[in-house]
Amino acid sequence: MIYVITGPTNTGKDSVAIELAKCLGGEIVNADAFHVYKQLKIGTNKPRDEDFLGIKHHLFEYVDVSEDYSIARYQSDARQIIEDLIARNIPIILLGGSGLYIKAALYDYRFKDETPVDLSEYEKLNNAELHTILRKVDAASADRIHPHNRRRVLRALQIYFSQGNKKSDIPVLKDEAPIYEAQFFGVEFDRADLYLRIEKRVHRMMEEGLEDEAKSLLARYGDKQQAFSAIGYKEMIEYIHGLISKEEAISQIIANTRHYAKRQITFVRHQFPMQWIKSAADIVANIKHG
RNA sequence: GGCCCGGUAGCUCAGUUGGUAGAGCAACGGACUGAAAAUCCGUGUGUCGCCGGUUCAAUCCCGGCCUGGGCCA
Repeated sequence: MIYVITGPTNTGKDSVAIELAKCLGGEIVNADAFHVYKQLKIGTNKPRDEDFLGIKHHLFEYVDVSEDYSIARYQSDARQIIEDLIARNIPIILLGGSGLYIKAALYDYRFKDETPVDLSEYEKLNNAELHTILRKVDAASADRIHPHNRRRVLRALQIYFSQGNKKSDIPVLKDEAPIYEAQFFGVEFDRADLYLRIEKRVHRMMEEGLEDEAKSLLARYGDKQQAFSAIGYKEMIEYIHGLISKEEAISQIIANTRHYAKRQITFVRHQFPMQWIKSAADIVANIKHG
């Protein structure tokens, strides 16, 4: 059985997962897109090694920030670990707020091999022009993707040119069952309280030295790394570059985290059969009764 | 005390030569298959400071009051 602990950021998922793993003799598998990076520490609010209380955990801090990570790689890495744990009959606690990663790990998402393609000519075009081209090669995707959503339009073109098939040919999995036995849990929260906690957490990150962390990462790796699109780092980098003030950076980190939490709520609400719980004990009680 | 400027959405502010009002941000709702902490879409939530007057009709004009700021005493 896979126990998924997900839901919005800052609701105490980590401690619930650790507690649950302890109760069940399980192991934790990360499902947070930014906890995979070795060098991101303060800004990601990642649990430290000692927080795990000896519980075995996987897919944390195993990717270098200079690498371009992808959901396809996550899926492959996560499935390997999941299948190994299932084979050894060890309960799996899949922990993280990256909904699409959970979706890719547990559902029948398929990522085909891709041959590298050069899209630089397309990147010169404006949104409307790009969308027109997409309409010519994949009208169904053009219907589904808003012209302003440049990233998705480009991605649909990339699929067409690198996989030789259309994005719209990939089956949409809505209301389908996961390929593994899984239950989905989120920690109950009050939204106003959650927003307040986010604000406090960001101030705590600043006290813990987020600015210095961002500075040293920037000095060592430059500002182009995919990993630096993480909330907390992207705003600090703008501040370090002198584009915004420190106060602006802080309030943007707070606002972006709030918006992110809201998107997470929307995602899990519609994508997973969520059960909202208060503590790990609720899950354990639930297992005993059913 | 006198003069001047302001009071409109949660915030910052537009605006209506009189016909009950709109931007940005915030908030809320949503989409989601290789950057997902990403990217994108949708929704205005309002005693237009208060009380009177003029008017068919006042957030707008007039008077008074309350209130914030500035200048002069």
